[in-house]
Amino acid sequence: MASIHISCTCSTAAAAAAPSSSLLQDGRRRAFLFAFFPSSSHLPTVTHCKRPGSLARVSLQDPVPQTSADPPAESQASPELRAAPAVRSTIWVNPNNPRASRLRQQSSESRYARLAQLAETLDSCNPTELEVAEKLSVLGEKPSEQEAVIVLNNMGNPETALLSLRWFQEKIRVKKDVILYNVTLKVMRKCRSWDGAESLLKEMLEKGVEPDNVTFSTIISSARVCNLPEKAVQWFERMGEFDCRPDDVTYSAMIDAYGRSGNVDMAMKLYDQAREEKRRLDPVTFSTVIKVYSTSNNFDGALNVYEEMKALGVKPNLITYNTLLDAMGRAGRPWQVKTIYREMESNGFSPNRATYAALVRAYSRARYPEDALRVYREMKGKGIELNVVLCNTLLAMCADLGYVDEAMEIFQEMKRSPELCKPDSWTYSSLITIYSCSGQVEEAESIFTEMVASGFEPNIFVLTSLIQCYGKAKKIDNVVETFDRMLKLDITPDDRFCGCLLNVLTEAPVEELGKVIECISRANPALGSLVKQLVDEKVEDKVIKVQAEELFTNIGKEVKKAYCNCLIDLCVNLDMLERACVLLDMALRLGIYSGLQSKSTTQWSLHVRSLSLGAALTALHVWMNDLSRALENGEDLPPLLGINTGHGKHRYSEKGLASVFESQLRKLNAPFHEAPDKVGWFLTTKVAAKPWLESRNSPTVAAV
DNA sequence: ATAGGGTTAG
Repeated sequence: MASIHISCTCSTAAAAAAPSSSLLQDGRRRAFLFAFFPSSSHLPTVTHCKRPGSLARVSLQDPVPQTSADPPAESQASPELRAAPAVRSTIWVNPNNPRASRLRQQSSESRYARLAQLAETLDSCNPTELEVAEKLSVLGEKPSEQEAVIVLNNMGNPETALLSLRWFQEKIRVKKDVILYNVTLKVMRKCRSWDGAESLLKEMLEKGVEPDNVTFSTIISSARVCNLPEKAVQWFERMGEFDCRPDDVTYSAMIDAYGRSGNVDMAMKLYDQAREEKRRLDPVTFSTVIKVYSTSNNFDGALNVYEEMKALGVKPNLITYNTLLDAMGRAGRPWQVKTIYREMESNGFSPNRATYAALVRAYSRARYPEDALRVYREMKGKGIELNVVLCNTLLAMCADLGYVDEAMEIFQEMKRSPELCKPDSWTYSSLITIYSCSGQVEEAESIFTEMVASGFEPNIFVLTSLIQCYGKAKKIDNVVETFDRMLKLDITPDDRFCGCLLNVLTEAPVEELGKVIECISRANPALGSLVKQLVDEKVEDKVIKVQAEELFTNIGKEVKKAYCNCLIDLCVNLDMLERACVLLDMALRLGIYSGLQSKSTTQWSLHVRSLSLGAALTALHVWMNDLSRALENGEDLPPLLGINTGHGKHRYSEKGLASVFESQLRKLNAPFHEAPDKVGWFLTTKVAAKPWLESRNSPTVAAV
């Protein structure tokens, strides 16, 4: 049996970077806009004069004309709320004159500002009837309903809002009491007071105030922000009792509520219902549905909605695009992100912060470093600040791909804008991983020191990274020391951390395996005992088989493959290939690995892309045995045989998997050759493979 | 901004 020694080195895999996309240049966007608005600078800036040609009396002391049909109440408010300051005279202005609308706008703005100011005052005053009434008295005895709406809408204190509502109800005898209730419901939602919202709604019903669609959409979205989806459903289902038929806004709110509560089927049912009832849905509803599909990982569904929306002639807006870009990013489909982004730009939209955030996330997650870093630099260039999550996302990508310099550039930038992007323990963890991958132990240690000096307690992530680093550098004593430190900090090792120890095990010199195994035993006794048996030649393979199967059915799904990779690597390192095969077989039976072999009429293939080096070589060994057996059984081979090692973007293989395979295939005298036109493939023909497999079958030639 | 729904993540 030939020995295969595995050394997991983390190299820079920058060469594997995807080609950068071509963002549309600004010029093209401008050209597009120009085609639609060739003389946009000549567009009139004043458009809201309703009666052109007529002379209207515009007095700055008059209340702003109300939009409702109600006759304006005689103003009795105190002058400082009614009038703009320092302008006392009544003037006559032609409404066609831009000055008129400007003055009117100014007056409306300052009036709004005063009412918003009043809301702020009410927010911070004592929640007593007396004090609230005192603050509100500046509105006079007969405030308008509009004033009430503006004040309440700007409030954020549920107690004083309720008292203000009472005051307004006292002063204003309006038929449409529902509006004041609705706007107060919004305050309850703003401060996430479900009880406040629901009791207000119940009060409405008791007093016989008819709720409307606005009431229901507000209560539904309140339930949503309060994480009470069942309440949203409950009220939604009661709409019929009040002769309310949900309109598009209510549907949209409810689709969102169902989506967030994980009831995708109901969300989609409502969407279909809304589509049947409504001739036209607006982009918000579509964005909501795209989001629902996206969060339930139905990414094709999300794309379909987008296509449907376009087919129905509804123009996507920026939020639609942002939602969709984010969905495709979550789906891990950076190519679709590019297509959609191009489409977005060609439709005249410029990216905003959320767009950029979606792009950074998408490209970072997909490990498209050129694109991710280009977007990052574009944001920096435009002065759009990133936040710590986005920066950390970029750093995690850099850590995976070994982009040391770029990571340092981002880290320095983060330190320069601490108010937005203050490095956190996540940041430090990525940096330690980066240095650990490039084998820079001292740099990793100094980052660790800097982190502690910045006031962060070492957490499990950071310590995992640090142990990884020491493992790569074969500093096993430091691994043990760090492990002890972790236990002293009362941190309980998790599955991932044990995976890290297993990884160290595959890198440690044989004479130091015992030290690492000791740590593993303390972190996870079951795993420790399996490893102890695994490295013991005296233990029989069938015992290993039983023990391993028991362990693997009981550990977390997300670490199964990683554990398997490590254990198989360990066996291969110790020249126990049969034992590695036992583990591989178990992994296939438990579905931990799948699709390793495939057969079509023209080609049989071996796929080792998600395997570690040892596991991949073990799979190769098994495949070749299978091929030999097929020949022995008189089966005919297809014209082509292929091995797919992948293009080396993932953590384990990098460029390593392909190059190890190349030398291993040479060692075996196997006639496979790297395909010049298919990256990551080794190919051979039936004609070349047959004699080789036959010679391999002769008993004098050892197995792999 | 003037009663209701939608882009926040590792």
